[in-house]
Amino acid sequence: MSALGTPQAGKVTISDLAFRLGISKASVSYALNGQPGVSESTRARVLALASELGWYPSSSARALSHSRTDSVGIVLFRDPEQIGAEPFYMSILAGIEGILGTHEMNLLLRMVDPRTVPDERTRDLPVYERWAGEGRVDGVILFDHVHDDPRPPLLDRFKMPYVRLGAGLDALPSAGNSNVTVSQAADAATVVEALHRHGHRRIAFVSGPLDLLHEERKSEQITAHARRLGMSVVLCPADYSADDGGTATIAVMAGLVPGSPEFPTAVVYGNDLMAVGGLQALKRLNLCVPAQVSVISWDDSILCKLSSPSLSALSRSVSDLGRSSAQLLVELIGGHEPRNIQACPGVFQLRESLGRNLF
Amino acid sequence: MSALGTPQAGKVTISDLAFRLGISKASVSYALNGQPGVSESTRARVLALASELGWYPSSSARALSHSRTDSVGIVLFRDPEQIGAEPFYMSILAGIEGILGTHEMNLLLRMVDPRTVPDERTRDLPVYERWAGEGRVDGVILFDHVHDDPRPPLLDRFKMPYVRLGAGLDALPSAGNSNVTVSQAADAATVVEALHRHGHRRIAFVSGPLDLLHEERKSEQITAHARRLGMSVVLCPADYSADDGGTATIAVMAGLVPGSPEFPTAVVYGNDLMAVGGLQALKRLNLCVPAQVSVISWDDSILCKLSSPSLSALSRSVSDLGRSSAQLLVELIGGHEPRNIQACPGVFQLRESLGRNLF
DNA sequence: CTGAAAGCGCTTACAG
DNA sequence: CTGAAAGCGCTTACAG
Repeated sequence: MSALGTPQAGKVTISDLAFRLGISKASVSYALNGQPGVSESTRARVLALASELGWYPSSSARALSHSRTDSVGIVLFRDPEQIGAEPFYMSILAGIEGILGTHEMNLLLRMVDPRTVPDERTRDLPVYERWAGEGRVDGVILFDHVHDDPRPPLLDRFKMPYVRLGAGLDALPSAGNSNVTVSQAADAATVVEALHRHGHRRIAFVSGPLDLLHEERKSEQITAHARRLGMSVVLCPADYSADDGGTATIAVMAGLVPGSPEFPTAVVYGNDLMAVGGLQALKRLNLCVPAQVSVISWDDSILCKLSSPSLSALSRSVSDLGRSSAQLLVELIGGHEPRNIQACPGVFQLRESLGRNLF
Repeated sequence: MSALGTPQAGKVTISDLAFRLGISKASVSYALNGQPGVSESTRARVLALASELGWYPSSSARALSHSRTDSVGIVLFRDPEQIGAEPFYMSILAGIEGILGTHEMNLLLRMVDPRTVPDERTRDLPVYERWAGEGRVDGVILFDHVHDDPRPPLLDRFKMPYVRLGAGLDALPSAGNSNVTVSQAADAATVVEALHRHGHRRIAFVSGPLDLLHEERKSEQITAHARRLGMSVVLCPADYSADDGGTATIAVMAGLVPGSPEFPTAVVYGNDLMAVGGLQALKRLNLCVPAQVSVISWDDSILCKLSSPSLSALSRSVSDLGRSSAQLLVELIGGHEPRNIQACPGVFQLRESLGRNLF
């Protein structure tokens, strides 16, 4: 019906522009895309008309011919309630979004609740497979790495570029992927040394789930650094929730008498939610923070600031992590070489919950 | 190069399937889409081969011919830091995502920081315009309605379906839009009556920004209900942040002596962040919660539970709001009639911060 | 510098 | 029930 090239009421197409200007679609396309092959005067006329008629490229047509969707995907594989409670994810997303926005790229967001997946080993893989198969995204950013992570091989198979956010320093950039690495060793040193400076010699670490590589690494590094400084560590994994942070705290502290050698005078928590939950549990145990027990959160967030006593924490710009990963992904998609960015180490934020060990 | 229909290494297409099976692309398409026009045996063979070869429809090809992108867009027009700190948004997104997922639809997420937009009146409009022009989403969900909201007219002009989440009861479904309505009157009644039952007769309400319709309505309804019960109200708008919640609290309480008639014995906050910030400010003013002042948050979240004293709040299933809005949008996109869903009223959650007025 | 043409991978009337 | 063909709106060699 658009045989005559009459501009349609709804969508303005390059055919409309070409017809109106009496030139070919190709010239219009070249002009619009800043490609050589049109005179400057023609280009100007095309651009003027395009903006006058409110022309926008059809994303699907462009994607189909150009094989680029201009969007990247992120799957959050965690209990949505937890995701909501932790500012962490939103900050990362905000950072990612900031970079994508400047590149006129879009963010496709998916949340998969681990409790609802049919098979635990399948995880969120179907989402990636679908995205790859449908050609819906140009690349993805991965969080929360695990042992024998099944995602990279799947993405490699589909030649889908990806960036790992929060990979260890040993992660190597390869064919289709870059990494934003975080030094758990440096961060563990920062935390442990702060505790040591405050006279603590026996500490507990309530980590997140140990199937997560970074939690495993945190535990190892805390232990290693503590040993180096002549300190001892009790480890107790939990599930990142405030409730479980409390439960783990009680498990660690159960029956121990302040002042006794087994009593940990400080507890480090793998994230802010657990730290707040732990703080409440300590109160219930009638333990005074920080007089009897100090508390440190590995992640900083508004929760730590608003809590009372306020929580000492390892602070970092989470949105910077997001920005770096998005930057790397944009580069990969653009055909640049894979590379790694090492994230800035966390900075220790001293607040009320950390005190001098008085025992 | 695929002239011979040889299955490609990378992408499997319906041409590949058709060639392999010796039938036409049309038949393959009909079979794959559950359309009539193919025998059951043919359909079965197509389906079997498709799954064997791991065929997925190209999203862009399908979008181009079918004019459906199977994705919906959401723009968060707020300071990203605040977005991160409030579980509210993530819960809504999680609810939306849950519904979209079951319909095999995708969520496109955009965050626009109000502080970085060139022109205040332009807001996030360029994003919607772009999405509409590019045909990138099938519909959008709108939050945070304002007076003379410029988004609906723009979306109407582009014939882009939308759902308003959190519209007033008076919002009417029309051509391209449905609404999830929230009764601010019912919620205000719940909050005010709880305060009245506890003996409070003079209260303060620290609202969010008053250009937001729902904040304006909350203020009106709280005032109206309070008057009906013979109570008086002090209003003070703030910007939803914890800091500003504290500042507003100090502004409201400044110089007032507990026990004097002007002293508000309870403060209601428009969201949880401001409530927590207010709580801290009250402490700094040496006012005891709840002995001297009671505190109530309009939104419930983990912050309220973890705070100490824990905060009484108006509780509701935020993810249900998200689910409802996604449901309505999916219906609209599917060509169903616009309709409204009225959200369940909030339920008052009594916690430590609300006490009996002792003055 | 410009135009005619093929192609991206689907869907959908339209004939048989 | 099945196939040949046009079309969705772009991009991109390929000739002029």
